[in-house]
Formats: sequence, structure tokens, C-alpha cells
Amino acid sequence: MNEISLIPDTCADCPIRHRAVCAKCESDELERLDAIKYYKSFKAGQAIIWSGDEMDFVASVVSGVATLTQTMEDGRTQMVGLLLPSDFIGRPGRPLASYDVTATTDLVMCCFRRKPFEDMLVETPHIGQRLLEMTLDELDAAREWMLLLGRKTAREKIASLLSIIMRRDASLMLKTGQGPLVFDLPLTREAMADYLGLTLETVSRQISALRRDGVIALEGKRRIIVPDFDLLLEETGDDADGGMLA
Amino acid sequence: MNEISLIPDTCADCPIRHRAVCAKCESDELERLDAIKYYKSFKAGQAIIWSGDEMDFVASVVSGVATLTQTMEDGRTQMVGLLLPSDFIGRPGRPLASYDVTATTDLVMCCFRRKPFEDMLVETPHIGQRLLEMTLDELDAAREWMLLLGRKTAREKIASLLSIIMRRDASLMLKTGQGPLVFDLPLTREAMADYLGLTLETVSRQISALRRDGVIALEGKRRIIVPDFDLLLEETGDDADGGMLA
DNA sequence: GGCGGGTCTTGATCTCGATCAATGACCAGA
DNA sequence: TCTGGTCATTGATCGAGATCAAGACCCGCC
Repeated sequence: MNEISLIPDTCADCPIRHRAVCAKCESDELERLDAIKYYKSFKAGQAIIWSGDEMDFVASVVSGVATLTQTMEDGRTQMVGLLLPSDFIGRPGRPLASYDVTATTDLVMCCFRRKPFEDMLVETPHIGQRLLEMTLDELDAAREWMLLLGRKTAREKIASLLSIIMRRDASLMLKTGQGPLVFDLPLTREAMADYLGLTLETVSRQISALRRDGVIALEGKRRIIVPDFDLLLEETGDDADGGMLA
Repeated sequence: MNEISLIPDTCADCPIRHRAVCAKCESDELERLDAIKYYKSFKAGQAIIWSGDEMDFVASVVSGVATLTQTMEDGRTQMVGLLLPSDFIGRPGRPLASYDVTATTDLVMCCFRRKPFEDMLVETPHIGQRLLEMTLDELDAAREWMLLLGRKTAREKIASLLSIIMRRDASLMLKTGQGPLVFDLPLTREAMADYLGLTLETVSRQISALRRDGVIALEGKRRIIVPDFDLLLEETGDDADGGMLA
């Protein structure tokens, strides 16, 4: 039950050491960060922050998956961020949260008290430089996502989401021999719908359709098997070369 | 015909001096920037950059409006950025353009040669700090945009776009007496459709509907008159307080 | 002053995904 | 073992926006 074993003893042991906001830090900078940081764990489904909450910290996702969502007055919900290990939560200089943040799997965060973090942002350039890189990457991802939301069909949206999740946690992915790739969806059908701008029924139908057509196979509800990754890519509507950024 | 008169003589005269990437620069930093900069003008409709092009500069929009768009193989197009004066074009460290950039009005850009700009980014923290702020703002805007694309109705999308354009160039806006606000759309119906993830026919129909319902009035095709801004805001689907970021 | 092309509007019809509704699968707890 | 709850699937029908099509408006140009 206790997830404390997943919390790294030192930054050197940290699974996101080389990809998170601290990636460029020297050991003296890490020591300074160490003094203002603490770990926090959440269970799958638990709310981390509500939009409008006061936020006295910023954080990195150490393990697990969280989502950023916006909700309209009448309840319509859109996911606007999918946070995987090493991703950053919060905005320096902003005291109130702008989005709802929810853990969709069990999750560990490495939190930094906001004020001292902001001071370090000014004083130690490595953190600001890394945060700029990460923010530019997120902006690129947001722009791909906008193309998906505005112009892709439901089937293309599902195929795109599957390939995005596969790519983003490629390191954690289970490989079965040569070809087929296996991974677990960290999202419910409803969360997938909120990501894609669809209803959960349409998500379910399109997953069934992709299964019928042999593009994917299922093991239980959450485990996806992709026998041929190129076949999945063709269904995304992206360019053959992945439509990825040059 | 010659737009050269719109090019500022010195940075002190520059209309975007206090909002662009150079906003935090001291005079010595401005001098360094000055040595690597040049102005470039474009006519309405002209392509500035194609996705995949080599880009040996980054730039600020000085005056006019440009768009960032992505196009799928079959021609489906989605706008992913609307660049108004002071907005930044290009990504430090990236030699190839990721998006098509097009001038939708006559436009002046202040370009910086990329390599020396990247050097300054490392050496003078003010530029990197400002670029980080601007990028975080763009990311917030992209997330609002995702909510619009994924969950808003066609009518809400149009109302949202109108209020976004009004807000963003509020400074340039023509005020007629007290209440009614007047502004010119810097986009064709087709560009609006690409912004909103709609067809141009639907854009046209919804604009007509908002006109019929008295939410807006038209003067020609491009000039919009808003008799009551609150009425327009109600049509956007956003929270009463603008749904804006805390 | 009429012609041609770009831009915009409006109408008729179709279709994809939403909505409404029922059922199934799975699991934790009584 | 049964029960209630969450999550997912599938079917029937509806409707917002896409698509196809026809004109209107506007402006520069020969």
C-alpha cells in the first residue's frame, strides 16, 4: 500500500534526473534545490489541485501520470495537458492554479516551494534554460494536439493518442519479442474522450473498430497490443515520417 | 506602396519595445541586439516561411498579423498560432521551421540572426527570462484554444475568436463614443475557419446568425461593431469573469 | 464599362459523432 | 455468494456542422 519505496533517496537515484527541470543542474545547484523540495504521493483518481487553488509549490512528476483539465460552467471538460514522468507542474510567478490537476495513476511528485524556486530561476540560469526548453516542447505538443482536435476524425484521434502514449513512455514499454508492442493505457475511456474532444461512447466504438480491423488487440480493457506500429501510424493521418518536428 | 516608413528608427521608437522579447533588455543589451537585427516587410497574403525551410533567424512581429498553420497530406489545415505585434517567431536551437508562417495583413518583422541570438540567450539572462514568460503565455493561450477546438459549439467558437481579437489588439481599437466597439478582422473567413476547426461556410453562417441576433453588426465584410461587449462574452461559453487565468 | 478572380453568403442534403438507453464485465466489500 | 458500484461496450436515433452547389458582391484591370 505504501508507495514510499518509489521515492528516490538522492537526486542521483532519481529516475527523471536527466530529463526534468533539474536536468542541467550542477551538484551545488542540486543541493540548493534539495533544500526546498519535498515528495508527495497520490493515489490513482485523486485530485492534486483544483483550478483557482492557491499554489505554494511547483513540481515535477517523478512517476505515474497526471492530467491537466479545463471545465466549462455546464460541465463540458477538455484535457489540456497529459503529464508523464519528468513533466513540470505549475507556473513560476503565478500564485493560483489555472487548471485542475488529477492523478490518473498512482503518482509521485517532487515539489519545490514556489518562492525559493522563483529566486533560483533568476539566480541560476540552468534552471531557467531547461524550463524554457521544456516549455517550448510543450508548446509544440500543444500545437500537434490542436491539429488533432480541430481536423482529425475520431478514428485518427484514437490512433494518434495511442501512438503518442506509446512514444512518450517508450522506455517503460513491454516488448514481446520482435514486432508486437504492448503497453497499458494510463487513462479511462472518459479521460481519453476528454483528451480527444470526443464522447466516451465514440472512444469505445473506435477502439472496437481498430480492434476489428486488426490494427490493435486488447488484453483486458487497458492493455493494448500493437502488432504493426507502421499500420497504427497510417491510421493517425500524420505524414509518413511521423509528422514530427524537424 | 513602400512600407518603410513603419520601420522604427531606433528601439526607443519601437511600438513593441516594452512587450517583445527585448522588453527586459538594458541599453547595452539592446545595442548588442541591434548589431544582429534587420527589418523585413511582407504584403498581406504573402508566405513568410514554409514548414521544413531552413531558418537562420528568429523574429518579432512589429506590426501586422501573421499565422502559424499545419497542413495534413490531404490538405486539411489547422491554424496553431495567431501572431500579433510583439509576438515571437521561430525557436532558438531549431534550424528548420516546424510550421507554415503567413502574413495575413501587411507586416513588418524585426529579425535576429539565429546563431548570435542563441549566444545572447545564454549570456544575457534578460532575454531568456522574457522569452520564458512569453512562451508560458503562449502555452496558456494554446490551452484555451484547445478547449475551444475540443468542446465549443460553432457559435461559441466565433464569439470567442471575436473577443480574443478584440482583447489582443485593444490598444489599436477604434472606440466610437461610449459603448460600441469597432475593429477590423485581420483574417479571411477561410483563415477564421482554420483557426476554429470549422469550414468557411459554417463561419459565414454563424457570423450571419450573430448579426441577426444583434450580438454584432457588420460594416462591409471585415469591420465588426460590438454594441455590447458583455453580450458577446456571454456567447463565448466562458465563465462570466472571462475564464481568464488567475 | 465590362470582364475575371477572389471573397463571401445562402440553400439543400448528407454524415459523423453526440445523445439516450440498455447491458455486460469486473471487483471490493458485506 | 451475493450486491452495489465503476468502467466499458453496443444499439438506436438525432442533429450540428460538413459537403455540394449556386449566386452575390467587390475591386482591379484591360
